Amino acid sequence: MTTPTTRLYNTLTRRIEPLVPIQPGKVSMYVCGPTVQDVAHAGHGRTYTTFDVLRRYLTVRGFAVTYVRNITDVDDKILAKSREAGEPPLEYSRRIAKIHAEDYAALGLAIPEHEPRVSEHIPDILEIIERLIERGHAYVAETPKGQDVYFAVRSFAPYGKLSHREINDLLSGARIEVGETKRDSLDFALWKASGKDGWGWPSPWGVGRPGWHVECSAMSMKLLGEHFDIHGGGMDLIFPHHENEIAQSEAAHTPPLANLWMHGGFLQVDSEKMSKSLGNFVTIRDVLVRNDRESLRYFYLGSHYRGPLNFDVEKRDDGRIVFPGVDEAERRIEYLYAARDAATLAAADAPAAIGKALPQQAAIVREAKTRVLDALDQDLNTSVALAVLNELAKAANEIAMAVQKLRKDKAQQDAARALAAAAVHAFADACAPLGLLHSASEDFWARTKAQRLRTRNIDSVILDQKVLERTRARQEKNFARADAIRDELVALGVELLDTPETTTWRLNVG
RNA sequence: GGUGCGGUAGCCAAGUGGUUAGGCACCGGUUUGCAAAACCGGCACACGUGGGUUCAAAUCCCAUCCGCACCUCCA
Repeated sequence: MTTPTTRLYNTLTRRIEPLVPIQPGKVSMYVCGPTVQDVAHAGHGRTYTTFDVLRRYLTVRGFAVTYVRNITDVDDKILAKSREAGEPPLEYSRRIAKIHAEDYAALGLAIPEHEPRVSEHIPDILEIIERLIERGHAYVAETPKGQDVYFAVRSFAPYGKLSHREINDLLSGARIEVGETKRDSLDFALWKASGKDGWGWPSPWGVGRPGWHVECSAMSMKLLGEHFDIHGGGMDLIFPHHENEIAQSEAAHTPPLANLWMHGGFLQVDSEKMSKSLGNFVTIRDVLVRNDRESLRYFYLGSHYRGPLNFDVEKRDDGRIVFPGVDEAERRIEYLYAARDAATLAAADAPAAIGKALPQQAAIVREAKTRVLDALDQDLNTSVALAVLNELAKAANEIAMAVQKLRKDKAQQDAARALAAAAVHAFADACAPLGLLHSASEDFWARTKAQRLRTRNIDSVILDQKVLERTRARQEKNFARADAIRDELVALGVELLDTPETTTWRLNVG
């Protein structure tokens, strides 16, 4: 019997290593959240879904997880945007943060234990800056706008240890903005005077705002202490953001800041990073208008979190914009829900004992949860976890089919029914760490139906009439007429599911 | 230039020394009035390229090519 071990890739050491919590049984994690300057795009969704899965998985593994994901609500871009919108900056950022929260909820992201905002932690930020000055790691500089405070990068010897950069290699890339009076081009701002824009908080150096990096040092220390287990974010944060966080935090108190640094790969469009500046971004809302919330989550989980993931955007002949990858994921989600439904139906009146029916399917049902967790143990191998779900779904369908076929053999049928019941539980257990199949089935079918009717501008009443007309034709054995109606409906993307008595329909994805 | 991530069958995507995850597409079958869905079976001499190590490499070593990203705000 081996102890299950969580293994995760650590950017700091560049290898996959076991998670050894600072306090046994507890995991503290801090993830850099969004700067709420604009609506969240699908790339944000990917990163936060990764950490949501990490949190769920660790919880299922028995850890008491404290998850902190901050909200950056103080930032130059927010100021600029809020002015365009004619709103006070904090009102603007509060409004945008609310939209982020709604989108994340739609993606099924569990709310972190703490969602600190920069604007609510100014005193903590000031404290850490003062401490850095005392220790000789930061200095005050006079600027035309007032007094700035900078972190003296060369005063922190290990600088570069996360991004694995040589401090001297950085010189060529560093730039000095107009009006800055840094002693060294590598130094970065801890505090900047507000100047004429006037937005800021009083400090020993006059009215100003915190630099971007120091907020995370202050908030993580406040909520998780000087030393915590996991620090995460998107890959673009490795340098300079996380490098600077390490410098500030470890210069201000005893190192290390975090044991394990995790970074998610980019979502790409045509092999290029999805980003605001390239203008190739798709917002989470854009996707959720067309696709079900769970399909986007499944799409993210289909590939490993550290690798790139391409997000296809396709324009159809009729002018509709579709996301083929997410559509594909949605079909998979449908398959999973349908399989769970089949198992649920087959499990009706099931006896308690499982018996010896269907040994192959029984093994898949029995092992599903373990196999999902084993996969996630290996640096969150979500695609293997999804493969397990697909095998489970297939087994569930087989079991349901067996229940149908075993009508004449009551004992065997009961055994199959019991197995179906076990399969339903297996779905719940196997999906828990992934955060999938969250909804009641009827909700899932109702909402996808409504969404597809809406996006295609089709009235379900008309479809019902057509289907009824076809049912009559079938009853009259007028198959030519029935098939003609079916062709008509298929052209609209309607899939017909005939039984001897009736017909149900559903709209296809895409 | 420095530092990373990636290059796996028609496509998406795991695997990281030796019984080839999973999915899509495709082909045959069960089922069906015919279909769809579901299920069964098939499916591919795959591992960027060139060397090397090994009884054995997609997997280790060396070299090299291509894509992307970071080095400046960015999940």
